[in-house]
Amino acid sequence: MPAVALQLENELDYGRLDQSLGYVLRRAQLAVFKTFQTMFRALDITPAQCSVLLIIEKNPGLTQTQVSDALGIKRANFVALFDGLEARGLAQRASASDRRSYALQLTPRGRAMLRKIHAVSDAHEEKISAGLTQADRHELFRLLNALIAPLEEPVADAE
Amino acid sequence: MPAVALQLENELDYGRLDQSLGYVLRRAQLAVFKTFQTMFRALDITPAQCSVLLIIEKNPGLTQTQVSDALGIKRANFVALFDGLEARGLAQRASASDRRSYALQLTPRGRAMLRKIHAVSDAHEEKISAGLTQADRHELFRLLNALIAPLEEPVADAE
DNA sequence: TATTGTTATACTCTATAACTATA
DNA sequence: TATAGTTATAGAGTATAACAATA
Repeated sequence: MPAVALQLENELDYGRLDQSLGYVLRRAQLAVFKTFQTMFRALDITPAQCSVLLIIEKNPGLTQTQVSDALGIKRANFVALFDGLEARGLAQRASASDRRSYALQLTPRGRAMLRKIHAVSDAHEEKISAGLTQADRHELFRLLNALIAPLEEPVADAE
Repeated sequence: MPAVALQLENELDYGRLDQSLGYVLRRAQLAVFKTFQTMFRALDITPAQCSVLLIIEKNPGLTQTQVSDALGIKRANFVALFDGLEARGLAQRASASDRRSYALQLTPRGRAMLRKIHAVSDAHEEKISAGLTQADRHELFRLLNALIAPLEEPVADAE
């Protein structure tokens, strides 16, 4: 029996937390993350690893710094993350013209993994959109992007 | 000069990441979190500590377990979190009828802090809503709650 | 027996500084 | 001098197991 049933009608007052966009956004992100974990458990892959494979798929040959910057991952933390992908034979560091860097590539096994990722990702998107109509989902994208834009936007240099 | 300007028109392909609700949601949550950190720095308080104070404000006398459950914090992790609030004189553990537990309360200093929190919180909500109209903001609440509901909903026991 | 608060612990993420080899 | 990758490390946040006091 869940604790909720014990505290029957515990009706506790969340006050302004329920009116806080930040709080609701955090709850949504957390719920989505947990759903991700459940659905991707069989592939044994994290959201971050997933995003790296997806970026390399569309942009082969990028350097570690380019991929890190694109995904908001610190270069230092990217190393171990990519080591994991390389150890599993999903991606590799190929030599680049600039000998300080690597050209990141997928392996055949990585491409096979991506086909599975695409499938699970589609199912995941459908799952987390269960409470939304198609129009709702489209609108949610628009609103989230509208929210993000002014916050991520680099400081425009006034002159 | 930001890195973006250096890699002028680097136009790299995010592929399905841009069509992933999970990814966009994560970016939004991250942007909002960073804005929170900046604006609440002067109060030296985390989102979690903030939410605890807000819950106790509206529901004085709750136990640690009740507050933890309400906010999705593990009981074990709540201890240090509340120790911090108590050390700063913002909240306290009062004795309860059940001597295993405490009735959590605000102190006068905690109530004073909450007035500041309310003010900064209002400013924060306005800041993160900068890219949204009032109607947009209301719609975003509706959509996020619609997304969350089926994911958080405990497994309904069919019978 | 079960529950509350607690401690200890571990694992993941994230952030910073400093090193190396190349440029 | 500056940059790419790397290492080491430290700090959050979060997870589980086990214990003492109390119910």
